[in-house]
Amino acid sequence: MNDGGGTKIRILDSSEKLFGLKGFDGVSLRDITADAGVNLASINYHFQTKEALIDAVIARRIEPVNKRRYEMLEAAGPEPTVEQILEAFLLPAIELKATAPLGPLMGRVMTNPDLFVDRIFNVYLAPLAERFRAALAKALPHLSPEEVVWRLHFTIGIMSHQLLWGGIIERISNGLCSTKDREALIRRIVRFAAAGFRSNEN
Amino acid sequence: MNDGGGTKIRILDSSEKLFGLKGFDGVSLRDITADAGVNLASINYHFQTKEALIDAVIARRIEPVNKRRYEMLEAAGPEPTVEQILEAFLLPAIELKATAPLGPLMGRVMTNPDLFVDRIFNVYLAPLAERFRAALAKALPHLSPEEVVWRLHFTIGIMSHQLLWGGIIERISNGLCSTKDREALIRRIVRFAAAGFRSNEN
DNA sequence: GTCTATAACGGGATAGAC
DNA sequence: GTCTATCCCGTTATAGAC
Repeated sequence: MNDGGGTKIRILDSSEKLFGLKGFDGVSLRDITADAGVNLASINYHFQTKEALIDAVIARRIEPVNKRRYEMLEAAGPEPTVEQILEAFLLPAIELKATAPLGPLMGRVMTNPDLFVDRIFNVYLAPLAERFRAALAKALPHLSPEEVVWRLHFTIGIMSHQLLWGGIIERISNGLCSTKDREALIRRIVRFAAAGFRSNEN
Repeated sequence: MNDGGGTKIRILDSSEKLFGLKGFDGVSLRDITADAGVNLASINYHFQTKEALIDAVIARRIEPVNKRRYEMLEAAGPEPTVEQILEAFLLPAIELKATAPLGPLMGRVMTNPDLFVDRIFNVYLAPLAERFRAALAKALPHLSPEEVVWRLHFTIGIMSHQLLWGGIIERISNGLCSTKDREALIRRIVRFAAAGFRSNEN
């Protein structure tokens, strides 16, 4: 069944694809081994449990994405604009979705019942959100601290929805809108969110 | 076990609560009957299958919400402002979450793998989105048709995220932000999204 | 490291008495 | 309409040969 090369990687790749398409509860280990062309027991050998497999699948992608977010924010200098901050936050995630074989995995992570709150939120999202919140607060000194958090929360919502249902806009719009042009997509989101952040009242 | 009153309603109420908390795949029929204090077989008697139960749970809430959305849009007259349109779209859903015992059920619906695409999207969301898209296009004549759809898509993302993870902002902000004041919440979202919609470039 | 076989369990659904 | 008891299936996980 197995050609001998990279069983562990193949399990991760298939898991990523299927979890993205069907959700974590919606994919059995048998679905994964069938897609990957490996044996059922090999998952237990390499990852012990399904839960640990899920964590490994997520960590493999989210860590480089967050690293790139911090790098882009640093690269924008000590006084980044709202647009630069938002792009640093959004671009790495949107690009990943387009290039890796993950389907809407990241969106799935953001919208999964227990997983998100208990394991992802504290480890990956809370420190990230705090860093970007601070940058946005500095770039928007007239905005109340409370309102900065709210607007970041709204922006995260836009991102999650795009990661999860990016393709659906082609159906909503009867083909008028396309997600092919990633640069244009990111520009659109940044423009929309930046205008929201700059809105006057508190 | 059962006191004789309203078994069907109690099943719907418990299902709504638990599905909201744990997702559709994460809740078994046994979980529901335990919470509702009814017999396992009564679910099959009243709803035949789990899938039909899920549909019934959703329909019970989404239909009045959409009805109210259309009514609020009508009530705003023939030339509603962007803010009026957005409020008509957002308020009924946000209010429902706060008043019904459903937890984040509607958010769950919006982010569930198959359910959304195959059953909810065509029946409930597509006609609604088309009606509000047309209203927004009329209120924003300088915006390209394509951009209107994109920005509505972003707004739906904000709403879904709020419906699903509304409470998390209190943790992100260490208690600074609160979702208690629903009117203020709706105003915040409307203001943010309206500014995004009014952003100049196409 | 990889496989077969199977254990142990929980799931949805149903039969049939009351 | 409501209950008990049960069927049958798919699930995760593991034991043990190779």
